Amino acid sequence: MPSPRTTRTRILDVALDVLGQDPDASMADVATAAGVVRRTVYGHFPSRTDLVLALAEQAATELQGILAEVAAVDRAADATWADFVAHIWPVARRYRVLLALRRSEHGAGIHALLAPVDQALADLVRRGQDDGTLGRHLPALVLGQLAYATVFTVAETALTDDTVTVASATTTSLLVLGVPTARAEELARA
Amino acid sequence: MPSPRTTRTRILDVALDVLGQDPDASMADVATAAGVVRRTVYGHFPSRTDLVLALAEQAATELQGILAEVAAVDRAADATWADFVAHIWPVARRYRVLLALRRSEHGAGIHALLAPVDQALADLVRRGQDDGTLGRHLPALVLGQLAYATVFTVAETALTDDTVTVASATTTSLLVLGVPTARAEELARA
DNA sequence: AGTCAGTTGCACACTGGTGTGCAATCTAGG
DNA sequence: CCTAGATTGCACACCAGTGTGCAACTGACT
Repeated sequence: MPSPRTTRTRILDVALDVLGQDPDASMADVATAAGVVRRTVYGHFPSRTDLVLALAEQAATELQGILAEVAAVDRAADATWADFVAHIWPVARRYRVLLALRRSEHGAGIHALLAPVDQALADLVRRGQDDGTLGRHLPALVLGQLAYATVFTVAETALTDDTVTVASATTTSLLVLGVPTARAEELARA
Repeated sequence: MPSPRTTRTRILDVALDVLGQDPDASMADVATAAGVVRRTVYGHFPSRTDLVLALAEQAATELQGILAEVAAVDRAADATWADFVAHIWPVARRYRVLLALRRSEHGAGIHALLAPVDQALADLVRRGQDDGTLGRHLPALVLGQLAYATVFTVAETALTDDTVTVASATTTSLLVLGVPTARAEELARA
């Protein structure tokens, strides 16, 4: 019998993928994907909402960690962003939830959990707008979200089209952020 | 008693909004929004799937019309795109369905209906890539979808933030397409 | 006045998902 | 070896949404 912590973690882990793919996936879907019985999931998460919120919280924590890590290095904001994309790319699907869950029925409850991430993202963008490396065509908060979403849209097509790579995602999201083409491609190569 | 055509049209019309907002909205939701009883909706569309497909078809037809219209004028591809955004902006929410429905359970059936739009979009982008006005950082098909999605993401924030306008959406989507900042802003002003 | 299509209101069967209860079964750790 | 916590396997009640059947009503058009 696996330790409780392990099981709970695996459920959370798997749910990050499953619900990231389809925000309306059932508890049964999550359970079988986690190699566990439905009843067990309810043992750890009394209701579907609890699971979803726990999920949002975990994703938020992980992402904030990554954002803090890349922001710790002293460099231009556009370079920080490129590094951020490189960090999330290998496990891009894990962090898709943030986009998927917002559009779910729990939208309201989720927002609070994700607010810190939104802020961190916006802070980075704002820094770039202040030092002139990023554009001002949209408010920092919106621009951050948009660039984030762009990465995942590209990541998705990369699943079926192998000419699409991290570099594509980096370049494209940098363009959204208002970085000049030449500079964007240079950063994407690194 | 309204003519059948009128009722059917209104249901379709309203459903374009309702399902655009929430792809999982119920038949009852659509019915009440259309000022009609649930049973009536089933009179026109035997199943939910029929309604959704009819919807996709209508949206596809309308969009193809607009795309053909803006493409008829002889000018650079980036200018055509800017004009396209200007055309769909006033009723942006109507055309959100294309994005919302793809992610729904009917995804498969929908794709066929939307393929022509995807093609038209890709054709425009490809033309721009050939004459050098648009970037080559992504395949034309992907880039078209992405720029399209960008318009709606921006449109959504415009609902609550009135500093965000058509110009913002035009500029941003042009940046995604790889248009230089100066040129993008110039086109957005027109 | 009579007809006919469209609409309404209500009842119904069915499905799939949620959440709970409880007894039986594991299995790691003392 | 024994126990306590975790997991399993059913059972169940419940709800929301889908799709159908049918009789009654409405109003336009002849």
